[in-house]
Amino acid sequence: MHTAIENLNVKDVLKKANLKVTPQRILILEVIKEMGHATIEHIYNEVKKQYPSISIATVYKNIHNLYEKGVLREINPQKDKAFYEITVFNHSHFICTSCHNIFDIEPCENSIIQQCFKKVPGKINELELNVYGICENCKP
Amino acid sequence: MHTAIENLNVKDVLKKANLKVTPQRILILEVIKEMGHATIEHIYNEVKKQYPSISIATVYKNIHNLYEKGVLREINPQKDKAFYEITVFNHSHFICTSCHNIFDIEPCENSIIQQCFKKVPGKINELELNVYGICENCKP
DNA sequence: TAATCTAAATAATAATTTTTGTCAACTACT
DNA sequence: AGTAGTTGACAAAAATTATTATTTAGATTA
Repeated sequence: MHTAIENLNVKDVLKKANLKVTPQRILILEVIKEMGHATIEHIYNEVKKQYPSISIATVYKNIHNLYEKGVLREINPQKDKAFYEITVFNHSHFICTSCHNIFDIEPCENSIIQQCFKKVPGKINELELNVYGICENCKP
Repeated sequence: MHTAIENLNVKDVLKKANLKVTPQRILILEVIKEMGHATIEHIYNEVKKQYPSISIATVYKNIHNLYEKGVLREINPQKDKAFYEITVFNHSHFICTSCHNIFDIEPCENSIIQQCFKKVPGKINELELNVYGICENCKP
């Protein structure tokens, strides 16, 4: 069983990743957890509301560290800034090309999707699947 | 039937896209065609060899225009710069996490992959699928 | 076919934005 | 209390976009 995102304790996450539990890091993770998917700019602006003295470099450095530790994952929509999310088990993204919102979607097992490929020039470790379309809210 | 990339005439591509056929554009597309997948830096450096007076801004502008016209597509590997490729029918990418090479792979029909999703919050127009792993050359 | 015209494209450069590096001061945790 | 890791402030570098005078592709005309 995998931890649902709502129950996730950011302090525990930091401890498990061998990173010191600082107020800046707690806030950064809380913001990402709250927003679901956030750009550096989103994160910086939100964190600053609660912690005005934070430096943008601190945000960059922490996002980088958290990514390296596997706590965060990167979403790269076409022609858009990178978004970050807390790493959770096997899911993909539906990206609305109208409102640019990102929705988590649950695909079938990776193992099944892997069978969709004829020839692959190596050993697959990970799949990244982004689906583009028009979301329910934006459709006419 | 879809045009194979080797037979693609870049001048025709530009004309179809309603863009003037300039030597800079021809070279940019030739470089991308030759390399398969190229970053802005790759493109600029290669084009400069044959056309030393080209400006980096010209490369950015043209990549942007060609993307807008649908001639190019963007590949965004995790924590790496964007690569550009000439748009070709339905294919995905195998990205080697060791050598960072990008290989084109042919997945099954999009329609089948679309069935892999349980609930999708809208109408799907496009799929973007990146597969990460270790390529044949890099495996031990 | 050659000369002319015009909107679009280019080069050069400046300006802006984004990201990373440096380092003294501070702090989480041993 | 001690120490390695972290932060904030700032500088520096890298990436991207904007500006503008000049040039050019391609249509138009003669």
